[in-house]
Amino acid sequence: MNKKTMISMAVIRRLPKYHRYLGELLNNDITRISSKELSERIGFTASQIRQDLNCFGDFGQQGYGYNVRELYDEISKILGLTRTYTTVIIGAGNIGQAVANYSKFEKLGFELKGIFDKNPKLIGIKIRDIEVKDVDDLSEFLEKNKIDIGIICVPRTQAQGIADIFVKKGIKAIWNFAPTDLNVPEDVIVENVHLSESLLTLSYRLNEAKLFGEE
Amino acid sequence: MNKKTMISMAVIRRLPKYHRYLGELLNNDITRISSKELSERIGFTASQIRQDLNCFGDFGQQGYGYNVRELYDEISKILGLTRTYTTVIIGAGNIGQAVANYSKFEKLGFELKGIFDKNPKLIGIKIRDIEVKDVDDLSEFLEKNKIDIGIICVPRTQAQGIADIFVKKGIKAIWNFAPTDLNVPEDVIVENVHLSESLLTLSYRLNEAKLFGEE
DNA sequence: ATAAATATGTTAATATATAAACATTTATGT
DNA sequence: ACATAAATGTTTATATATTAACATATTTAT
Repeated sequence: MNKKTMISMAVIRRLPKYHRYLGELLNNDITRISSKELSERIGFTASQIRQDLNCFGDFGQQGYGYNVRELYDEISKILGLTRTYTTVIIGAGNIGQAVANYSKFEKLGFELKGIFDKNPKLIGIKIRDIEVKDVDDLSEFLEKNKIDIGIICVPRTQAQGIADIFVKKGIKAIWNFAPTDLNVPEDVIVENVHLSESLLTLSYRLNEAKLFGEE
Repeated sequence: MNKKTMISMAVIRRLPKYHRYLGELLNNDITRISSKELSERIGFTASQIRQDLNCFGDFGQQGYGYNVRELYDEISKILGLTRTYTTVIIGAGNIGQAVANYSKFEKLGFELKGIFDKNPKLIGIKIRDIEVKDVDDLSEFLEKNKIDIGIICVPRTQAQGIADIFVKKGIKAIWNFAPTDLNVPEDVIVENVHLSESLLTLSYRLNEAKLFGEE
């Protein structure tokens, strides 16, 4: 039974993992799977899997389990992967180029429409057949091209300025790789990738034993 | 009062953010801060901030608040930033190079000791004065050099193989950029950076309204 | 010097997330 | 065809995380 209530972030963040594991099952020609089997592979409890999926519909069948293809398609739909998205990357440095070259995103339906930078040395070079443009031309570009997702790969100090341009030009989703928190209106979605935070979490855990043990 | 109990991941993942915000306060020559003020900047509740910090010690003073410098140093210590870490990157492609060139990590004490790849076109090139070595020489390198953190930037299919080498050679912390879950013993820490999952979360949220609204 | 304001660490209450239990349905095997 | 096993969706219980409340201590202002 569908629930119209808000889905929690905890559930949302598990969805891509379901999508990935189901894709692998498909590749291995496995046609059906139970929550118990999936549980053993993916590492969530079977109960959690059933509850998560039930937020969106009754995809399984008692006594049988889930049809892999069907469930994969449903989750693709839930994740919004049945359409394409246009994107721009601001910042053609290391991370910007890495993201631009990540071919997987294209396969998932994310089309890179433009790359911008302010460094004259980078403006004009080509990344995947896309010429890096001057960031001064970003506003005009966004007026002429409907862009769904803005990707910020500039240094911390310039990130908010880019975000402001995005917001002004009506972009509703920002993927932010700059190590800062962006200030945007409520209706704009920001997804952060904070590499330093990830690394510091790792170093914390590497030291945790010492932290409490040696006193 | 110190609590010897396990710190939850929810708390751990907030620590780097405290570190970042306190660093900014220091840069702005702010010497003291209350949980209330910090709350307004960082976006957590004041209550949560006090509880989080109290997992590790009594760093504040009633009526005064927290000394910024002192608290920053304490959190640095908690995060394990008072020592340096040696690292290797496996995979000199886009992401590997991006991580290698991220100068911030060096400032935080993460020293890149080696970069490895299996692509003959990449072996021999220099990234930040470090010559990319053949991944076949990785095991030997790890025997001769004490490495704290192994960074995996290879394609999905090769990631587990690299992780196995890491484990075999005694590495206890893995930073994994490959879009797969690694199988490692309990005493080895894995921190994942799954860019696709982050992007799919964004696309989900961008579509959430439509998902429930149009039926 | 005293009163009011500030702000902590800690305890209690609430909210959220996860796991277990269960009634019901379907599939499977004899 | 029938009994047993499998596995769902859902409800209930437990655990975890967050927020609010409060007693106590320090600072600041008069």
